[in-house]
Amino acid sequence: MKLPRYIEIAKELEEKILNNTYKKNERLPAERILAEEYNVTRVTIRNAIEHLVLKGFLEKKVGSGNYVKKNTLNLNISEQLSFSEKSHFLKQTPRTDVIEFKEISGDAKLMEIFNCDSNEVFFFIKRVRYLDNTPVNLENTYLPKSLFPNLTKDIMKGSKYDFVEKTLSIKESYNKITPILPNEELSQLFNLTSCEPIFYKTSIGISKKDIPFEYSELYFNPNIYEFTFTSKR
Amino acid sequence: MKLPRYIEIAKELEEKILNNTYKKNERLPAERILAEEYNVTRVTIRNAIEHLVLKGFLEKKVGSGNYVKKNTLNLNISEQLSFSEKSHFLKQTPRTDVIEFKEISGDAKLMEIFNCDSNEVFFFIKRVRYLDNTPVNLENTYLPKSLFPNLTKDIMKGSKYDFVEKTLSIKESYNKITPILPNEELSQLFNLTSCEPIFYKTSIGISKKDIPFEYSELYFNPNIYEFTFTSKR
DNA sequence: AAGTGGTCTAGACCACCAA
DNA sequence: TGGTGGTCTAGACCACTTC
Repeated sequence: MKLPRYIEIAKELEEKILNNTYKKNERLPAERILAEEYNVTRVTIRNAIEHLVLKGFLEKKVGSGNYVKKNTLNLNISEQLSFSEKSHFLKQTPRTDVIEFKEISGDAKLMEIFNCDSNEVFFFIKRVRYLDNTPVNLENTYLPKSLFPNLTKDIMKGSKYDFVEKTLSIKESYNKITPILPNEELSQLFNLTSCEPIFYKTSIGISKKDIPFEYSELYFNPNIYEFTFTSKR
Repeated sequence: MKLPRYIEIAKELEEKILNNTYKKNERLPAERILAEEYNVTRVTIRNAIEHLVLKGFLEKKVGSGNYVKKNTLNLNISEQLSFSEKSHFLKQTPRTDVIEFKEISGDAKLMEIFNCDSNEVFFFIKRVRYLDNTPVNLENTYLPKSLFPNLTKDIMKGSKYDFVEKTLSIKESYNKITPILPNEELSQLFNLTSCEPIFYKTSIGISKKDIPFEYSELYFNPNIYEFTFTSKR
């Protein structure tokens, strides 16, 4: 599995941001300098930097330089960051609790998503993620047992995608965000006082063989997550 | 105001998509072909195409080609498209109603956003946008009178940004999306039956001189807008 | 096997920002 | 004014799909 050079460089730069070699709000070395350092052209460096801008690590300033984004307390729903990556960036301690782990048969919705009949069995896993003991989100995951026969509760205490990628290659996922009113369980978990709506994201994971391998529902704690973005021009 | 060549090319390609020279789901000419047609290198064509992918007009398929995205009925909140652009793409007739147009004095929130005292006067404009007579969103705009002394109700029936850009250059805008429960006015306007939450976006516009020139609030009709995205890898 | 987009080299000139 | 990112040229090889 040979990764493009610009992805490798992006990972090395990310590591240097995480371990504070490049500090918050500081300017990165100029693109021409980095190109020399890594023995590539500026195009390759610019690809790596663009990658990190999309991940929310860097910010560009024309005529000035590329800067390490200052730490935002809130998590941003639109960023494509894994939970553990973000918590490392925020210097907070992550924890995942598996609330429920059971086998279920598919309802109409699952049968449609996974294009299967009613004999298919699914793992249903309900998890809550914490940062420094504050619940940040609640996730329901549905995984077909036929694809992941060896799944256990212990595995789901760790990274779901690390496990999934031992079995198959992920191609992409289809996501949809909807505003919903939290039920009693969510209100209590997130300590919501009034009747305030929250963000809810559904996600269908597709493997490189074009087979759906996952359906998940994610509920965001509105006190932690916000959804902001800056648009230019 | 000389635009980069890739932006010019993106506009020409967009025009060809809108007037059906390149049809829905059809493949665009290969990047090498386009490069020859426009007398530029492939890098420039790729920049133009990337631009149109971000605007939601095109879709890439490795080893196959770049395709015109099929028409989606719903508007997508995450796309950076202007209202008139999107309605043209959807082949629906847009209309803007100015519901309210008045002068107000700033409250604490406006005074903080615009960094001004209580003497500053603002235009408050409430508008509803329609596609084929279906209300798609409701917008409240706050503009400082000192910046736009000549603003009239008639002007606001047209494009807000066309007007603003006659006075100043826009640098960027800060946006935040929140889920809220609609009030009675919104429920009736969007014909919402139950107690369903909707998306609400606030936006602060900043000029190239780093002066805030606009604050706006946008309420989305949940029957029209959806918020979906595909993430790779 | 031919054609496609993905990545990359080795340069160049420009507009913008800071000192 | 010197340095920065933004844009662009004119090529090349690769991995992938199948026009």
